[in-house]
Amino acid sequence: MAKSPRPSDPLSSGGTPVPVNLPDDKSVVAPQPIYVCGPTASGKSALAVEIARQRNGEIVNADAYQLYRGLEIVSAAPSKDDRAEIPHHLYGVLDPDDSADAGKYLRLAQPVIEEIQSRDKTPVITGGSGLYLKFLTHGPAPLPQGDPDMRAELDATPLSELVAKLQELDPAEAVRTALHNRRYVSRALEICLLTGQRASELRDRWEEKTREVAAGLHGFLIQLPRQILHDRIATRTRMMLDHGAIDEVAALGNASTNCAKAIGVREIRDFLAGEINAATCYERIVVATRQYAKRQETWFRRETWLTPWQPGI
RNA sequence: GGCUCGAUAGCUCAGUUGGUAGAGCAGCGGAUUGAAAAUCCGCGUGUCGCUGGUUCGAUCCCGGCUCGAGCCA
Repeated sequence: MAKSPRPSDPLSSGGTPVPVNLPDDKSVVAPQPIYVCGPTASGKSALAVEIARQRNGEIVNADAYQLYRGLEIVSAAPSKDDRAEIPHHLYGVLDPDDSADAGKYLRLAQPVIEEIQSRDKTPVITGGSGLYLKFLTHGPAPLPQGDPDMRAELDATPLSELVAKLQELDPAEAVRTALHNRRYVSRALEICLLTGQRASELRDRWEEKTREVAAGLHGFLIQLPRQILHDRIATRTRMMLDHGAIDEVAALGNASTNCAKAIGVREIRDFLAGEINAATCYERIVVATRQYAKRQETWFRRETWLTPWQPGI
């Protein structure tokens, strides 16, 4: 068997083994999406391309930051070479100044996925943003979109006041909310204030509906030993910094939009401002990326419908 | 060569007026339905550099040694 030539990506483990247990449901009319999940730097893109090759697929991004234009290097978006062979969707479709959230992502992705299916191709949905993926797989709860003005107001209010207000408006939600987590308290309160209804009731309705959704889903969860993942993160960070990440962030300017929160952007901005040296910048990106990868693993562990997949190392 | 200071968790350090020790960071675990690469929560046994001595008891006091930093030659 001839090995197909592969782009020389030092991060790919060379000749990615072919998944053996792809779901085989030829009875289904529209090709069902295949999800490729896993922590950052685990090789999702390479596996997705491999699956797309075999299944007549097209790749759909499910990564919150690869959505943005001008963030390709820092967000480790698939390269031009990768994208040449297989059609890739939803990469670099947002302007750096655009805001994004899981609902917006869902509205973006759903039509793209349906369009791919209408051409009898398999959507291969690839990305590491757990919440965005969850919207795709389980649908949105009937909750209002975030409101920037209200958030600005809530952000300016002491947490203790937010908690007291939530306990007053929706005691049931207050019990379920991590009250030391300002983000979650704000969001719960925002829902109540925006809708005039109880967040707890709206959420209950959704949870009942989604209970059995996972049955029809299939996808893969890439699992790598922690040490190997850490090595890959270090290597990738080095490559990013040596191949344009700094120029990319400089070109973003100082806009404090969504993508200012991306790992790499924060650290490189500090470096460009002269606050930290190059070694510290590198080290901070590596550490932040490792921590992110760990959070992703925690998230995906709960998605038990995913089939674990260990690449041959 | 002499003197001074330091040596405690993976790292940076605190501390014990002698009763075997604790912070930050890292790491590990967890939560997470419209900011998610975000946000938040939980987890601290380590020959207290080595070696003698004093003591009921030494990481702490005393001697020697090793290593590091600084000063004087």
